Amino acid sequence: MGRSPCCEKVGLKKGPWTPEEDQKLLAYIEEHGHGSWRALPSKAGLQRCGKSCRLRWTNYLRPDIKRGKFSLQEEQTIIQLHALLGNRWSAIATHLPKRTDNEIKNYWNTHLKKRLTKMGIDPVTHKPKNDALLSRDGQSKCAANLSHMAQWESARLEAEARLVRESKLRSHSLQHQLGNSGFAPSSSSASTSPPILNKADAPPMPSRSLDALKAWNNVGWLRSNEGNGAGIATGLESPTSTLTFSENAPPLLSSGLGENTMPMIEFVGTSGSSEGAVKEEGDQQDYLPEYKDGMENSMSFTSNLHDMTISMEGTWASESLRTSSGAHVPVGDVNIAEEGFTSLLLNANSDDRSLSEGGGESNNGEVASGSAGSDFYEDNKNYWNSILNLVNSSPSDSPMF
DNA sequence: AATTCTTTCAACCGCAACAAT
DNA sequence: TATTGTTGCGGTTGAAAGAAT
Repeated sequence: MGRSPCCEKVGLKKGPWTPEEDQKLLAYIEEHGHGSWRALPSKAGLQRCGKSCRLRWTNYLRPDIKRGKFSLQEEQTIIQLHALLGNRWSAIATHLPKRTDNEIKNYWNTHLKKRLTKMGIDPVTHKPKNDALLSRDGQSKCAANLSHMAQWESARLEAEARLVRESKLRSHSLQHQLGNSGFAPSSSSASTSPPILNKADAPPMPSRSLDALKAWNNVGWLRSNEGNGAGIATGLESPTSTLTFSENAPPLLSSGLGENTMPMIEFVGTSGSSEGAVKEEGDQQDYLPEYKDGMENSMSFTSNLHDMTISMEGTWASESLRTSSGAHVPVGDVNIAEEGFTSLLLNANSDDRSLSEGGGESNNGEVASGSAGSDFYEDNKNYWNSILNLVNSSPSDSPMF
């Protein structure tokens, strides 16, 4: 079944590369370029398969590779992008100049993942494993609520990423259909990646992705503060939560969305069952299956929803996110947990100490932290701002979206 | 010093997407 | 349209290095 591995040919070497082999490969590529990887080994006098040569070049020999320890900034970028993109290492790598996807993947698996786990954060969902950390009633209740919202947020981010990626591709192809000769397709050599809109080529139009993310921030906490019936906050009170991004967005969204159309997404979750579904209305039904798959992956959290029902007796918006001082934590900013833990992770050299201070019982049992309402809000704003900045500064050829 | 255990990371494998025919 | 070839990606493996006993 399938094709046989490329290295099964007799006489082809496998395993670690010798300095001599490196030298041959390097010399050949410097002189001729790699051309067809399949043909390269024989031309370069290497007893390797083309795939092995390509890997050696892209992960090790390429001159624009930085090796060595990851900086704090790089770690932060990886964690944030992983929260946003999941295991899409190549996409993450485009935001870390001179780092390869393989290196990032290894670093994640050997360092960051372990550190997150050690700190009680699920490295897959980037949410705290709350009940293991927090025991007191108030704490576990708040943590459970935050966790639930973080899960919704995680699912939303997945959807958002897909939506925006599709939108970009769509707008790109639309430009070609319109016959606008001013926009040439990015001719990125032999890449088989889908055409990516080049910043240089693109008209100066606002990015939908940013709008969407910004809109979420706006909508989320504005609505929760309003306490009206349509928003996320109240939606979560019911067994079925609905988040709608509509082209008929209300005026309050005008800062982010006023002039731009937003495809309508209806995110219908059923907190009492293990099923979730995403509906989208408008012009983008065609990617729904994939989109839905992603959502379902992201919604794997439903398995532990029963943990939360214990603490979900009150109303979600009005009770669960109220701090001890009575201030409301914006519901749209539920990733305060993530930011808190991310900061903790990055700032802490001693994991144990961080654990006890960050998630422990040193704050007299207060829910979240006593005066943390505004701090959490600010921190979380910073968290999303930093992600937005990352997105904003995406390389033009980034496959991120 | 010898042995065992753990960690790291380069390299491999299989699959999917895309291009060429 | 079907088939074949090429490339890129993400998951996994295993040898080497380092730490612990």
